[in-house]
Amino acid sequence: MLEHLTPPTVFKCLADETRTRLMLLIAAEGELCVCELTAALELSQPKISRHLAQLRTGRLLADRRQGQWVYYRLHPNLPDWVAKVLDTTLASNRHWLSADSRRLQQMGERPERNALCCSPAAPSIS
Amino acid sequence: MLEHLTPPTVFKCLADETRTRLMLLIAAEGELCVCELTAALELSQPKISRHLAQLRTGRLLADRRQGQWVYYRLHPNLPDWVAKVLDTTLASNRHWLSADSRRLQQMGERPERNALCCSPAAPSIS
DNA sequence: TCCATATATGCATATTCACTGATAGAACCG
DNA sequence: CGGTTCTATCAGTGAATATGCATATATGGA
Repeated sequence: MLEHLTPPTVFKCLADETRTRLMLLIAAEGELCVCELTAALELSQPKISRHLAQLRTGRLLADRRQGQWVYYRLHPNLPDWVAKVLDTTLASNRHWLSADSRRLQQMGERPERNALCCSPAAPSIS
Repeated sequence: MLEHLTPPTVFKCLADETRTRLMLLIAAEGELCVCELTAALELSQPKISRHLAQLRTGRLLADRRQGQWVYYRLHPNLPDWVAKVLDTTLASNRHWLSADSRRLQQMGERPERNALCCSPAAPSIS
């Protein structure tokens, strides 16, 4: 059922600029909703949503609905090596991500997430 | 000139099963020639060669001709984070690569590489 | 219920990408 | 030089993938 995440499968998920930015930004911030990601990357909502769906299907991200917002975070069952790859990539490429990070910080009216977001047993939609 | 290797660029290079196997096998073995890689992966020579060319163009691999053989190794100027990503991936996926490794070990008449192969100042074609 | 906001998806199109088969180039050996 | 081996590339084709636009779905509030 839950088939193994092989290296090429994972790299295919990351082989797109939008998806790489989404993954690294989420890895850096912990949990972000679609509207925050749309603002940070300055891309259309359908485009962001489609790429997030792909990352969710690929088991790299998990999502959680809270009210009108859907928050995305790294998948709780992400293999260690994948998390490590993301950490390594992020650590050496913060400059590459800096414009996105800045736009996220400067974004007004960011929806506040409640305690659920940090609960270890947070319910997942997918 | 030598443009920076961004995360999506690197991941695009790895987003193919053949290329991932090539990269991990080379990362594990140090240096391999095209005929060894062809035997290990059991794929056609043009297919292997075309993927190697792509990895060479992407600055992930460097090549060196010795007689009739062309040896491929990790690019000497590979960014640290990329080398680390490869190490991490390899360390947790040796089983995934095991069939290729086995076929390589069992291959008869492997061309012997001379001292040039381990020289720190080995000449590069690309 | 009606409307506004947030998110997801269907469809048509454009582009990228990989594969096969044939062939070209390079080095070695007789 | 002629033949053999090893490697690279070209041309044509088909499949996978990304995008834009429109629209559907879901939630919350008046």
